[in-house]
Amino acid sequence: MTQELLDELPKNYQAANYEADIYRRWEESGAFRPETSKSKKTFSIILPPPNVTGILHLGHASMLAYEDIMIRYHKALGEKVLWLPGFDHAAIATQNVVEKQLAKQKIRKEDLGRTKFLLEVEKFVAQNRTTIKDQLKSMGSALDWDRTKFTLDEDVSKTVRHVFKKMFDEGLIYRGYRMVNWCVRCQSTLADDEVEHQEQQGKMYYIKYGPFVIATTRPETKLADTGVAVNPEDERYQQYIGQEFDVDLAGHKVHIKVITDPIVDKEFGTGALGVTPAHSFVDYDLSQKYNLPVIELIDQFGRLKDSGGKYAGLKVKEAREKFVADLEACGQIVKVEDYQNNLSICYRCGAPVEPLPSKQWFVNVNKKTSRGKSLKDLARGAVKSNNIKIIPDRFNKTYFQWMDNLRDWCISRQIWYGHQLPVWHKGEEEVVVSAETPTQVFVLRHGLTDWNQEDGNTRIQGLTDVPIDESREKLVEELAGNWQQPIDLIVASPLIRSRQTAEIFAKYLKAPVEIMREFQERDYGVFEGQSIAEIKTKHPEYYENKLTFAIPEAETFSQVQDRARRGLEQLIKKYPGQRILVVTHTTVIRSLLRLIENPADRELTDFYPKFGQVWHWNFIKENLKKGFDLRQSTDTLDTWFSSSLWTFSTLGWLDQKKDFTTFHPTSVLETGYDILFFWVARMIMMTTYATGQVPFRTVYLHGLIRDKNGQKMSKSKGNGIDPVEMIAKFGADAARLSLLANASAGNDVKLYEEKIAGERNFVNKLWNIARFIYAQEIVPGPHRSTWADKWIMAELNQTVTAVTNHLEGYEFSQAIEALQEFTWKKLADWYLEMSKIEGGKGGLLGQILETTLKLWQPFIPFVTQAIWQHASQELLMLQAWPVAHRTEPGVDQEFAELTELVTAIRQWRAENNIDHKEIVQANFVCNKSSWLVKQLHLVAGLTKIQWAEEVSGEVIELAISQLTLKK
RNA sequence: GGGUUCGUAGCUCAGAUGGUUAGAGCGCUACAUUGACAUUGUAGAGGCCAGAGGUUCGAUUCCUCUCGGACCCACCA
Repeated sequence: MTQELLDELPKNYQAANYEADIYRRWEESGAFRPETSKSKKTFSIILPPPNVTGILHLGHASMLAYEDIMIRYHKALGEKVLWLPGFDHAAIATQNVVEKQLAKQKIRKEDLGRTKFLLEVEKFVAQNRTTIKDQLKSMGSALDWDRTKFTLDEDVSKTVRHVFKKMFDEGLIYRGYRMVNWCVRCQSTLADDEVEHQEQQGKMYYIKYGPFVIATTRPETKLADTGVAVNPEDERYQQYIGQEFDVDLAGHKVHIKVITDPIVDKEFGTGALGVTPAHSFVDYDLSQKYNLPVIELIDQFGRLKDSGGKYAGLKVKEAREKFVADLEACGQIVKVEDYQNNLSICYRCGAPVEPLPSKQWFVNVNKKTSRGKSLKDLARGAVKSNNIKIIPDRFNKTYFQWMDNLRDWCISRQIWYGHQLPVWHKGEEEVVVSAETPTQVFVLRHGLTDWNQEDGNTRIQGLTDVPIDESREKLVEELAGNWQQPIDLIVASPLIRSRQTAEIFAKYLKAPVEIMREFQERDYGVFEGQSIAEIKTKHPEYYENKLTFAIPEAETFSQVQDRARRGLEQLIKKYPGQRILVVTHTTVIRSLLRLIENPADRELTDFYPKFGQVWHWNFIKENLKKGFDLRQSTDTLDTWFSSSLWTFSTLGWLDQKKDFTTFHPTSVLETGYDILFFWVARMIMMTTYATGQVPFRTVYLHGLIRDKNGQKMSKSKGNGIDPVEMIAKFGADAARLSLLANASAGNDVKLYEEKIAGERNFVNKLWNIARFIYAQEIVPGPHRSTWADKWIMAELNQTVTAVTNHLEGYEFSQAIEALQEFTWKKLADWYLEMSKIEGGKGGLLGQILETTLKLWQPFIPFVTQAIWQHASQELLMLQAWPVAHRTEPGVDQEFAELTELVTAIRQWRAENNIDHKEIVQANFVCNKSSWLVKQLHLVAGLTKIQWAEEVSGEVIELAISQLTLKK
């Protein structure tokens, strides 16, 4: 390895030529899997799942960089390391994106209907997942792709339903009529922390209001006032307390009661607060406290209801303008002031959020759970007891403050995409909750003539879900009791859930049960138990996309359909004209529906299995008369509900899978501080409750990436850096370094092109250090260790210690700094130059490079591997982490004095404008004359230093006494 | 209203449980360069560590206040 190799390696490192190949090599080798280690010691991180909405952004990029460093470091330590990737369906966000796309084609989601719309969403998601996955890979992330999870995967969903039911049974989840935040655009509720506040210039209106003047920024809500609140100590209003008034507001009559509450600020406005219980959180609380009626005024579209009198039907803003004009005309506006207040807006779409009362599902955070404490207290305890450590620790305070103020969490959303609530309604009110997916029950009839149309086709006559739990028997009894026509035969799929349901029906219907294999569903859409390798080869497209409705190896839809067709044909042939109750599964029904030619059913044939239950309600209501009114709630769960279970739902907690027992609690949760509340706090709360374990031991919160001026990067401002472009231009390694260098936990990082270029330059420097070292001859045999050798080894060992300590302490930026200092300033600038003079250092340089690469590998995995593979077939990432050796003490100090001398000489040259070809003679004085040559001939720049002899011993004082030009 | 955080070189930021000469990168100036690397090297300029008090032998570091930014939470109608 000498000159030829040098010629072989390009002068500059071109990242793009190496990265894809190297990543493929890693992945194919299985190095990303925990199984490469036999160690008992484990380390695990669950990747905060990126939304399937779009593309990689810088937040993802820095998250990946931090986590990959930890993962690779712990792998190098030999631990059993898991980094589990996943994707979040991000309910509202995803739905919004798809809605916008459709809007471009002038299609509203209501035009499509829920089922077809969800198909569109699923298509969009499948496309995006491949893109995002490739982007995650492009950062070099050592993720175990074989364990990829999606929040809508069946096993994850099952955990979601299970926890929901557990909480429902304990009374921790309840349904109630309460004030909620309503996004008028998304047509859904939002949790308290999903509402953002934006300062806006508004107006404060002072309105004559019976005997009062009240101040308000939202006059239109006064149409639904039922009270006036004053401070109990306010002398001005004492005579009115407890009285009731009819107030005329420009012709609109409201009846109010005067109440007192210390919450009212005497100084604010006029000290009299008009109470609108239905559209303000404070007012609602007051109304509950003092028994004021609640008049709903604003509807879900942001329009006034009939209670708004002549303003009914107007949008809030229009109503306000009109009402104010009317008040003005009646002389009821006392004054109008400019006023700055906060407008509530939706964090996903930016549309205004209206507080309004609604019947929704809530998590009670204050009720005592089966673990003896409330969710709040469990969450507080986990951090207080130090079972979870938050870095930086100042976020402890933020965390506790948020927890202390936490109110019940509204978890039901009125959007279509997501986990449907595992709740069944019977009629209008009754609620059944089941964690299990339901058995589908329907009645099939061939040659039907007595129903709706006079056709002789086979058709489905009724369809419903039967939840699988203790409520099943009761429901079946009721269903069967409601049947007015006899059932001749019950046909069931052989799977146990269906068989059980069929048996219960048989008891009440007195009909025989026949099992039909043709109506079985075989692992359709289930990932469990399949060989990854098989999936990869047989169904690459499924493997890549992992579509939720068709997971590999399990049957494809057409396979199910073929079989179901055979079953249907047999049935029709064997039992013509009979009424048959079929108990089976979603996919089978879906395929049967496609087979049955009937216009009334055709609408159903597009329905989508994952969300199959949703259309039953309309279908049943419109088309079926008897006994089928059991329907699943159409609401979906807050996406953060499923996310809050993520550390354990991904590891197989429900079935106590080995991954769960091995890797949970996970070691570190690494994410941006901006989702401390949304996600981190809720994970702590829910995981501690559900599993009795903390979700993770350490929380590392990184700062947000901003532009050079500290502004948030955004598309509209055009100040964003696209990580994909950044990687293409500078390489993933440089991108990683630029995101981490000069960053500290919890503090924002500014990113700009010069910074990335700087790191690219470093990567190239390392490349050339390697080029130089590889070109050195390796001279066999033992070598004397020179002063320079001892020094560089001491520096290297100090660096090993420093980097290790920094990594243990989550000080990533400082680790990088230490490594760069060593690599560039010590190794390249000094030692390599000295090695040119001393010569014969091929072997030692090789060792130094090896250790250096091992230290750098977690940070810049691509270039280090690219260098490494010129010398070794093995993968660098599987090499053991370096251990610091003992070195001779004091060498570094001595060496520092030498570098000072050299620098002094160079400075003298520079100041005196000495041409580099000139030879400088330097005379030194030294009180330890025994070891240092008195005269050192230094020629030109550093590259030509002459090391007169090996130096040992102790330098106490060393100084240049004279510098002259040597003739 | 409560809370957090920042103010260190022209720019972006480190740092020290209080202790010699306060660091890095970029930028700037001068010089060099056919030998691993111009994605380079060498040398240099540039800081009252926001301001004012206090604690201390000693403060850029700890405390208080002021000024100036950023952020989070909250029921100012």
